[in-house]
Amino acid sequence: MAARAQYEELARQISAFGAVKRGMARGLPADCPPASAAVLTLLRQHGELRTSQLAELMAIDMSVMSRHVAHVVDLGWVERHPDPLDGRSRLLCLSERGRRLMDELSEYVVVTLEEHMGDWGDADVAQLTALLRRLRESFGDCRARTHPHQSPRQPHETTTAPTK
Amino acid sequence: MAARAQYEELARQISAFGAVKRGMARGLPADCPPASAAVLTLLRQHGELRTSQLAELMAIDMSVMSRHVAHVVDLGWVERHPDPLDGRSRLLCLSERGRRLMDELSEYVVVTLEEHMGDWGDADVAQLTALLRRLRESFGDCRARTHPHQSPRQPHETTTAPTK
DNA sequence: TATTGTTATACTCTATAACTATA
DNA sequence: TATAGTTATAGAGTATAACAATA
Repeated sequence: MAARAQYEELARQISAFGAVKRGMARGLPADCPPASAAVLTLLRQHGELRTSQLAELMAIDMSVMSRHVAHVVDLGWVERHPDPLDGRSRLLCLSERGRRLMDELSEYVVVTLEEHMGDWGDADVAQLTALLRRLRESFGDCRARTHPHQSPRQPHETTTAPTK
Repeated sequence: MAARAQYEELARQISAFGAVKRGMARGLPADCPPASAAVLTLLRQHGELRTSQLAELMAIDMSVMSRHVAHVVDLGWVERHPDPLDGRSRLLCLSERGRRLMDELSEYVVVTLEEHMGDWGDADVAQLTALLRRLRESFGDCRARTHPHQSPRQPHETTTAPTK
């Protein structure tokens, strides 16, 4: 267990992290807000996903993800196909235009990070990435219960089995 | 310089960081949004500050900070005193109630982080904190120029002297 | 004329609740 | 009855621009 001062300093860094996110978001295409870029990135990484799975991966409410998805579909970057396993759901995947945009976004990400972190060592970048992932996992899925049926405090059973 | 895949993975972790921030924000007093907590924390740490200095420390526009400050002043956590050096400005500091709230917030932060990161080693917590600070510094002050008069790149004078 | 701060407006992201269509 | 998704509404955070008061 870390010391009190350690935790307080970490909290301070967490609360100031917004500056980094804004630094990454600046320079995205005007019609591609950060949330859209995140959705596209996840779809490139995972292939086909449902809205609920995307919400799970970003740890936000499905209602929020629904709007993000609507935006990228409206702009023609993502296609919705019927889900053969469940008529209520649809499968999302990148369109050809979406793939082209992702090529640009990927380039933007690398250039921007290189610009700001060019003086970092390879090992430091890798370590930061690993610690960020671990931190996110330590916080688990912190959004409020999706449905009021289960009690608010649920130590486990959070990210299991999207049923698929 | 890190590999392309490294940078892309880091970008992914950065974009997913919101879940951690929300995890920390959940459980704050209802009338104390995260931005208010951040302002109070900075004032406890630095003593007296101007609105413009707070904006600098959080790397947000002064107009935004002006509203955050108005909120904590309205709720009686922060007092505004005349700035003897500049009649346009006022010096902000914690009120007695603000100090009491900070005691609670500080406890909340430690308990929450302990809850989520209790299994982390001391060294890992310290390393994460250090890397987050370095990342923030690498991105410098990424908000748009406060005024169109000065050039967008202003490398220093950002996070000096936590004083502690 | 320049700077500190405030206010008005607009946009992004988020959550809750009510709704639909399907299971 | 329960679940996948949508939509309406509200709140928090941010930026830009126009403005006030002081330097």
